[in-house]
Amino acid sequence: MDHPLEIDARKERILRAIIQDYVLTAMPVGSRTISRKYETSLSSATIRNEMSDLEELGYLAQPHVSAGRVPSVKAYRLYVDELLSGRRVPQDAAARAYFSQRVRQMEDVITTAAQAISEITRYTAVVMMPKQLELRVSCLQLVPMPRGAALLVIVTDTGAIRDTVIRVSEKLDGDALYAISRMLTERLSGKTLQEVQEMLGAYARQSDGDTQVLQGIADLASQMAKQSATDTVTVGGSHNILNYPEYSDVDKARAFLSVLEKKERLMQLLSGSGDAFSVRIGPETGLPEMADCSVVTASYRVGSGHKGFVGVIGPTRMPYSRVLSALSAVGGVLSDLLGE
Amino acid sequence: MDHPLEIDARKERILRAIIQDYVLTAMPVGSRTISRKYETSLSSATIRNEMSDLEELGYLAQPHVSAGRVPSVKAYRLYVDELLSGRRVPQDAAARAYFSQRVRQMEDVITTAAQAISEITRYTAVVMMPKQLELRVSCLQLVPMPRGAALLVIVTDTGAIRDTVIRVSEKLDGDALYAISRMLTERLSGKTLQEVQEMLGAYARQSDGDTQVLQGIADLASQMAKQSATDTVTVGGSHNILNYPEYSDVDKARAFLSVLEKKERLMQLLSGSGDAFSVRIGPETGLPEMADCSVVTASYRVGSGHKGFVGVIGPTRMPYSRVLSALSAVGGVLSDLLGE
DNA sequence: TGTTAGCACTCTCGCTCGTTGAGTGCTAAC
DNA sequence: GTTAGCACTCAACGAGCGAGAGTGCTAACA
Repeated sequence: MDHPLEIDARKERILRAIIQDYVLTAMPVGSRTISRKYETSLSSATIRNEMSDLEELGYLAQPHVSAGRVPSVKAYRLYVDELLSGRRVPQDAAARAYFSQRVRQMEDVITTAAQAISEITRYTAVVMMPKQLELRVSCLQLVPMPRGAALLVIVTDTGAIRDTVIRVSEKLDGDALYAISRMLTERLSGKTLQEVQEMLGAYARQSDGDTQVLQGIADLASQMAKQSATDTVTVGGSHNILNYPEYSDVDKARAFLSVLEKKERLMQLLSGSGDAFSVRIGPETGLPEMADCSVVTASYRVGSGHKGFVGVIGPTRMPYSRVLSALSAVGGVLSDLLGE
Repeated sequence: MDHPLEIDARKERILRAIIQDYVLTAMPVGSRTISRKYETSLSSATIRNEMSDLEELGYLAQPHVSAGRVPSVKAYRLYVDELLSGRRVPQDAAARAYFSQRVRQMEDVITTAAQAISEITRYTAVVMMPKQLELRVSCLQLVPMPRGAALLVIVTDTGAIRDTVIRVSEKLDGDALYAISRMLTERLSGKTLQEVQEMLGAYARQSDGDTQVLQGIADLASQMAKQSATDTVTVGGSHNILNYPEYSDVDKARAFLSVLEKKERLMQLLSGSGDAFSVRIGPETGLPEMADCSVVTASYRVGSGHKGFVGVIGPTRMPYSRVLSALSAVGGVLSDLLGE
């Protein structure tokens, strides 16, 4: 009995065919199927021999003896590695279209990205924006609103925007508010959010003037600081998972969804790889709950030089090529929008 | 053989017990269960007789002959009507806590409300905000941002806020932008969004000055007008539905979720009743896909005098009392925030 | 007249047990 | 090296069966 030592061209062709068919149908692939649909010049018996070799090599598995073969993690890995090596990033204009409507603050961009990816791929999308320490205030402005309210807007040097509605004295008109805004911007611009927060906190306690405004600013700055100091993740299309037979069991689907709700878990799934693309298959994800999922991520550049990630989570059986294209397209758009 | 003509006190007690038990367990309720857990002074045989009467009256149904009884739509209706008639709206402080964090533009409030309701009730929540025609601009302001950008903020007389980032000449500093803002506010305040849009569109075509800004405003106004002219609905906690055995079939769950994605369908479900509370049970919902769901809604006041709705969608087997409390609490908060 | 015990009856649920069919591995021939 | 043929295996499906839950009915009782 002679052991096959490695994979040759034909074995690889067959393996690829099996992966393709399995990705399409989610059913174990039999030798007849391959011989009829993919390798018409070979008989099913020949394919059987090859498949047997591929199984011995660890690329295929049989759910049970009289079922067809199913690609193993090793097979996907081979397939994906090949895919990644020969990759030229295609810039997809379709992805850009999702962002044309509203160019707004970072959070909106992230959310839009998650939606775009989930719609394009029909899988669950995850987008991460890295934390940004040391955000500095660039401008601070009060916009008059009806009935003694004002919209407080803080803009940072990176272009992040946050606003909140605060109460102000009814006596203050637009010009008065602008005067205050100017004064505040002058004093506070260039300071980090933490500094702003501390300065105003102290102020508000001392003086008894218009503390409401100062308190509002301190609150918003603190909230902004807190939010920007932690990585942000957004999920899109979470219930796309129901479209796949792997999750026709409600308990599995629920387990999947519950992982999505824990931000820390998601972080764990997404981060890690420094490369432009990363594919983690099954156990490679690190989370036991996700043992039969794959996580495909692409990184994008954010101003500070840090990297953010866009990703897709789905069953290991996944059209990796399509998913990678989508991710690279959306990632490219994000780099453009948030980079520099 | 004598036919029972109507329900008496004891029948009603038994019926209520059956509903309670069924809501709790989702299993057909047998006579023994009632006699042991709820009406300990009566034997199961007596309960059986009563149940048989209740079935003849249309309040109960049997999935099959040797199963227990299940409440019918008519039973739920009786139960709910009673619930509604004796209702004093309890203002729940817990609901208010959800809104303490960020008081922002209307859309955020709506989203927060949907999340709050879905978390409190563990069902799928839907919140609707009615369209507001004739929104008038109250203030319009440009906030400087780094690198030749500016945040354009439009505030309406109702307190709705919308903003967008636009490009502006790098030469314009904060004061210049404020001068423009002042001028624009002066010219445009009091105008409806449609008017603003038309005026600026014409302007931008004529002049060749800083059309970028004008175009930006026109775009934002148009978008705002479009959005405020249609009712808005938001869904929260859509996958809570997976927690209920009624939807352990993935196909059912998917069908349910797909209804949630069609805004028009949702509208249909929500709107209609003018009362403070409305409960539509099973077929009463009007949508065949929702034939075994109930929709519970409460209305809240919006500034313009129109009514918005907060609602919960779930299986007909639902703890209506709890759901109503939650809705009335959140609805109350919304009335406070958006009313007047 | 209302309540209750007893009993026969019905129907679902879960189990086992063949049967079927897809797919394999092996052997022998080409 | 490839292929036809054949015996073999095992999941999936359906039928058949027993157990258990719950009913309706009848007859006795208060």
